Amino acid sequence: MLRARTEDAGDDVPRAAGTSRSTPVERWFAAQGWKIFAFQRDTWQAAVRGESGLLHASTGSGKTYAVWFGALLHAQPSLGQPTQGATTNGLRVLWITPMRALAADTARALEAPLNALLPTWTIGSRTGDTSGSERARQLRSLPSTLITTPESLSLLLSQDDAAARFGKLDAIIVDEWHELMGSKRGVQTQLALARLRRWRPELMVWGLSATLGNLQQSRDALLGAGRGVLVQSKTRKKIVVDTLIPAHPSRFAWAGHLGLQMLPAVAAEIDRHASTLVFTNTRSQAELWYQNLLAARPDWAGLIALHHGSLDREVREWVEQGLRDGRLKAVVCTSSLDLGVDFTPVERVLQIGSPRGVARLLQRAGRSGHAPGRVSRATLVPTNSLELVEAAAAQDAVAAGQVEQRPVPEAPLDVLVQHLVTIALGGGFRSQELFDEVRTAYSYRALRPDQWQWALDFVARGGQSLTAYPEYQRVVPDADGVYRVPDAAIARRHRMSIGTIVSDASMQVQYLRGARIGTIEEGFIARLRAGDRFLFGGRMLEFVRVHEMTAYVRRATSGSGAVPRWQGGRMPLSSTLAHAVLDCLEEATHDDYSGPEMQAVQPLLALQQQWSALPTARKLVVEHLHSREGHHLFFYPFAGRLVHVGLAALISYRLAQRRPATFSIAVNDYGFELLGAAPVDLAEIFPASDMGGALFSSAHLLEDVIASLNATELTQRRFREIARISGLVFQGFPGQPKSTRQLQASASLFFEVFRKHDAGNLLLTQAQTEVLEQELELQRLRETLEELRGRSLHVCSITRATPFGFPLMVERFREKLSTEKLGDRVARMLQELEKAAAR
DNA sequence: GACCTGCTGCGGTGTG
Repeated sequence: MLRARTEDAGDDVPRAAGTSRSTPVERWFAAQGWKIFAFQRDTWQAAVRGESGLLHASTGSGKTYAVWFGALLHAQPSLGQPTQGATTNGLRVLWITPMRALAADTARALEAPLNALLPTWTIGSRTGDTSGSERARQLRSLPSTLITTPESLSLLLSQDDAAARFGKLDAIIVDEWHELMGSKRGVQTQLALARLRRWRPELMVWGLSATLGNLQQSRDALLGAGRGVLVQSKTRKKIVVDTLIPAHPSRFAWAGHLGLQMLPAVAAEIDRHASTLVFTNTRSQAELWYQNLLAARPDWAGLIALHHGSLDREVREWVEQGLRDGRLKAVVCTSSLDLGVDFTPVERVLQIGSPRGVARLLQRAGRSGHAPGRVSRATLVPTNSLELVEAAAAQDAVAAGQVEQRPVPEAPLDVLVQHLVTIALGGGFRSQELFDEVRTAYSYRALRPDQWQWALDFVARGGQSLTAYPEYQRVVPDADGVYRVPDAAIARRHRMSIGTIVSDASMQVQYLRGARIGTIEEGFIARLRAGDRFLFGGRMLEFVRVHEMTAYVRRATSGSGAVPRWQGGRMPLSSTLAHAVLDCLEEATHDDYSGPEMQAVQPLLALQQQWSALPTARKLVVEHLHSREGHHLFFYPFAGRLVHVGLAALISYRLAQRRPATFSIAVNDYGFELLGAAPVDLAEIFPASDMGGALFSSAHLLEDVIASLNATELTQRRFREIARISGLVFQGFPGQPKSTRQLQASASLFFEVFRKHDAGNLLLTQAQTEVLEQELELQRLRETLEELRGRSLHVCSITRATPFGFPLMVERFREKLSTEKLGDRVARMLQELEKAAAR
């Protein structure tokens, strides 16, 4: 197959503006020297008709103005007429953004047309950054357009005169909806919209999205099932994706993810362009790359910078401003710059290591050429040989327009519980009315009355087990059956806990002199002793002491040190990208190596084929190796590391049931390894009559998965988040945060109490469901098993680790699974499962 | 032949 390198340019013809019959909006575009695209016109015309919708177009294609004019025309159809536009009283348009940092930028963008066409309107923003005096002023009178976050919107809804405040609202625009829709923040937004729609049934709602596979569902989640129009730009933004090929592919690393071998090539690439973003997958990787780039090019001091989520706000803002001004030649960053601020000067995007998913690659590519008509360019920098295949696959997927779906959370009760208290504060509610309203939110469309009753009971009485504690009787009905919050302390505590983002406690890191550098997790700091060195914020630091939740450091004079390891997410290779990889491998089995990436990796794949076989979408490869360590079994299902964790545990559990055994497990995104001491009988494991069918059976999947992993521990960890969101655990006052240990202790206390005395607690059930769905990707595991049963099986014995097996052997993660303990676990977990099933 | 994996996002009080 010939590898196409760019997305097709479509036929979304821009139309000339400025003709005699043109409208004020068209004249405004013409005055800027901008063309109008059909999707923009479609959008505002739909808005003029009062229709809600979702506008889907690439990053940097000009969506903002399309919906903004739509909202303005909807509110003031005679826009730009001198006779119109008397001062508005109160809020007309609400603009929701997922990031504070976007608020100011957005306000600037929206202001320009307003000054020309509707000068009587005002714009303001309200986020956590908004000053106290500005907040107070806004509460006296809101601007006609308010830019805010989902959290700040909920806070507004928690005020007792909220209904009056939103009484004139005409339109809501939710920016970057694709970022919100898959998370609990999106659900929180859905609930807020349900509330506002009830006050203003004619309310127009528009979402803006990019890089997303499930458009219909995205629209449904925002507007309600089957409602609203879907406007898609026919022009796909031109995106060029290519790869930096290692100079000596034959000597390129088989394993590893840091990729510093590619440093000279990356430096040369940075050199050739005015401004480059270097994306990495982890914060520690960003630190190391920054440090090494600087060591290689000392003349770049002050011209290159570092940006990730643990660095201090001020540092990050300085870097962002530098990008905007075009002052910085390169910034090494993590997902912290995925979204957000429009850095028009950025010419090039480099992605070190696997992009993990097509959507993420597109999102990052879109940071360059960020203006209508300009080309976005991303260059993949592989960190090991097999990532060359991934690079080829990513290009294929981009060219084919395959983008991942984002699943919408299904009825999370912790978010609902929080919402109930918010609404009880925001004027109060009657049970039946609010139930009906909540069910108009997509995620709760199937909420059952008994679940509703449980949630209501939980906030009214603390559920079954907390009735004795007044602080958990958070809402109380008055004589008319209106539920309100009875106590100012509860109200305060609730407002301070609004939101669904739960992060681990971390410590401030600052110089003895006082300048703040950023935050690092307690766990890392706890292991340091005075004098230890570590790399952070692009500098080698020496740890001095901890005082009041702050770690004090000084610049280290020389030497090397540890790099902090933050406990981050473990984003697996997406299904879309994994399948594209299997397709590339399929081509390779037919000696079809097109494109520089596949050519570079060809010797390695040939070796894999010679020693074993290439796994493809039609062939599952299993290798057996006898080494000094013991007996290894390598499987290559290509289902992403989370699924492989579950799958490896499941297979070893099923093998151990046939014949007692203990296995060590290693996983990566491509496959997994089981290592045992006892000899392996391949004929017994894969009998000719069955070829693995029983091993990959989906029967008793749930039971086997729960039995094979320590699900209780996973569930308990998950419950911490739920306890915070549902308001069980208070995070503490700002500036005096509780340590992780305190929070953990109280969350696990609730977990134990509920398990013993309130087994029907639906938050426990939710924790278990979230573990299965999100941490083990049970659905994908199920699909994988089905796929595996459909693949032909290639089992072979090898004498040394193959190119695919080698990275698994060096994978440091080892999970011991002993048959002895397994018996106890099985009994315990099955008991719990039966209890759960009986409910 | 040899590896330095683990992201992001927001919000908030009271007292002097």
